[in-house]
Amino acid sequence: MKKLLSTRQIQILNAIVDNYIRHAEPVGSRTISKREDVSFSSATIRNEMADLEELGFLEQPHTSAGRIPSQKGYRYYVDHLLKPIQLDHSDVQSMRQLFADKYYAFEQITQQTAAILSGLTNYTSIVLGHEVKDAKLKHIQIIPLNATTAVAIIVTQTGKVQNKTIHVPEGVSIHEIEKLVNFLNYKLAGLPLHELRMHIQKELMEELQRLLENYEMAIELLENTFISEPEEKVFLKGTTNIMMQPEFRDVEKVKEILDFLEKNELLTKHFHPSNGLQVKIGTENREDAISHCSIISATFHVDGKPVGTIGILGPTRMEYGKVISIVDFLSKDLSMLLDRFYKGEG
Amino acid sequence: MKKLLSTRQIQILNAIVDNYIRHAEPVGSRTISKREDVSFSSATIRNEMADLEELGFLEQPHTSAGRIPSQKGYRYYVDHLLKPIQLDHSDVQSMRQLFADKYYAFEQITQQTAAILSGLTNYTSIVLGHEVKDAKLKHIQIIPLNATTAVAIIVTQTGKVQNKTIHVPEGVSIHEIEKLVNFLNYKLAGLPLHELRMHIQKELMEELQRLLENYEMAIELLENTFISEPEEKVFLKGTTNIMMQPEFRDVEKVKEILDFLEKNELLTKHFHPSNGLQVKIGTENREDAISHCSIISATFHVDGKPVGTIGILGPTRMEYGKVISIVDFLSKDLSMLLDRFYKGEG
DNA sequence: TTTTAGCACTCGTTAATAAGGAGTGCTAAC
DNA sequence: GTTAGCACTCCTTATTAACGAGTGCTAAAA
Repeated sequence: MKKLLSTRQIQILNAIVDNYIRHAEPVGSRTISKREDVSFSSATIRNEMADLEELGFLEQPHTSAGRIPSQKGYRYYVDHLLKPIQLDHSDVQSMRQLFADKYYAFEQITQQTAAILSGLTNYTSIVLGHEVKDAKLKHIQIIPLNATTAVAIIVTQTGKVQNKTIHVPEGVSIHEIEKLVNFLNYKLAGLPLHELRMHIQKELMEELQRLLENYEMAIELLENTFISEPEEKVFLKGTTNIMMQPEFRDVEKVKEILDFLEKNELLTKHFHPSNGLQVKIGTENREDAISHCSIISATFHVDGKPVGTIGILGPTRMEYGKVISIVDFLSKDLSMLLDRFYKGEG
Repeated sequence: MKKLLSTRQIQILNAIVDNYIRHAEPVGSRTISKREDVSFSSATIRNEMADLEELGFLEQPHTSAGRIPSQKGYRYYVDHLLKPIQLDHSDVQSMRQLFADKYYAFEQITQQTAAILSGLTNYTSIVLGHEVKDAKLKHIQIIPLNATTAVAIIVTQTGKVQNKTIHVPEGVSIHEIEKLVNFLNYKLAGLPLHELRMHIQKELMEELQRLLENYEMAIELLENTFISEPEEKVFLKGTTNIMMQPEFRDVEKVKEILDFLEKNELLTKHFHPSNGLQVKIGTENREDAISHCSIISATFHVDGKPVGTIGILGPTRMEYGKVISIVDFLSKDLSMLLDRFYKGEG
């Protein structure tokens, strides 16, 4: 059975987290007793602090130091104590600037978003576009560059473009490629990308054989085209912000974190599409490199489908209130913007 | 009139640079006198060192310390003392791996190159693709997503693909877009990208007017399409390597450098296409943030045209010999690979 | 019973001092 | 011209001491 915290304990825990977030230094009993919202003596507070430490909400760097919040303490703070923060007017304005500018590509929007995010928070911002599993094909185009090389372009219904250079087997004529592409567009439009290969193999083989003179060659070409590793694009901004945090003035620690950020695969692993806003504190991230960091993230949508996730990486001693508000606000704004960007059916 | 350095001075300068590059610590006279290739006493060396310092090739951190090379010293070392280094067999093999893998896009190749570069050198690698000024149009495609949005795709003769989402003015039909695209491809193929707008405005207006019903709208659409800021793509790898250098164990210094690296505009400014291999030492880079770093770079080509530059950023105390060999080798290899990739006419 | 004042104690931080040593510049001898 | 020898500089490291923030406990006050 979990014992509930007393009102006073909650008040003190809140004061400690609040103070530590602001000043990055262990909080002593006297400091708290001087706060306006606290009316007990420092001795009382010391007793409560000892209890809170025993319950696992606080830690003590060493005997004669004040207390700092433990991971559990932060968790409690985020879950129960945080009151929604009214965003600054100027912050809202910065975010609304996203709407003011004119964009020409999904990438531009995400980049700008990353810039705004890290600008407002002074933490590292992460924006990644999900290669949606069920993204549907809008159009295929194969453009021959020369006798043996061509560019294959795949456009999804949400306007994302993938392109790759493919090698055209000898003996396939431009004319045939054209026929092939027309046929494919006719047959495959609207199907999810990850089903395309299967469709070709299971259903279209016969028709293709009839349609094309150089059947085997064309198949090889198609294989080239659809061996795709849909990579998720990652945009980072403000990666060096972590260095301004007093607890990360150590090159070793910083290196670990930046190395983590440089590994896109790792990042994508931690940024799955999710509903609502996520707050992962310290080791909840299940990644040694960022065990002293927190990640706040939210997924944005086009037409109800998740297309990307924005997030903030900062120290566990993070301004949760502010960052949560900003990430929440911006992710919703972004969904709106993109819905407008791909007006109507996406 | 420049006084030439005596053989002995050269020998000593070489020894000092060599030693300092290896051990990152000021080099004393005794250390040098113990080298096999040196046969004078430490006293003699001290005298010569004093002279070399006066001439500006060496510096002394403080009175009772050994000497370190000045920027001028490094420059002399690179220009006159460096002997071409025979690359390790294993290094060559790593680089040749570029050829072994199968690639599907220019981006993949450049990314892989960056990875190999930083892997071999343990410095930060920078690879950027130049948006070649005179890249020639291969194909334009406009793919409507819905009533008001379309994706415009521009393919160059070297297989690079640009895409942007554009807003289709109301009243332009799909049929008209098709006509327009066909017409443009017919008229514009082979022209340099940066001339496209001009061509449309100066020469094609009349014909377009005849061809299209909804002339003004179509023009607006075209404007949207060709307002392009051809961004140069930058790939970095091993950005944190600089932190392993003993002279960069300071968060402040590291932050400056990483901030510099995060600004793509700045980077591109420093990586113009160039002939042959470039070595920029310290302040030669004209950038405060990296005034204690050196950049070694070389441009690679397709069909004789510069398409990108690879480079290494490291401390001024860099293993010039090794890095120069690697960058030189790899840039040439890369040109070969790309020539093969875009076989024949690019 | 709860709260608080008081005080001894802990322990990290900072400053001051000393010892050690790497390396120099100069002088005088080779 | 070269080199051995030596006094001198000054950075680095270790040691010690003073300081002070903060605690935990005890005993008195509420």
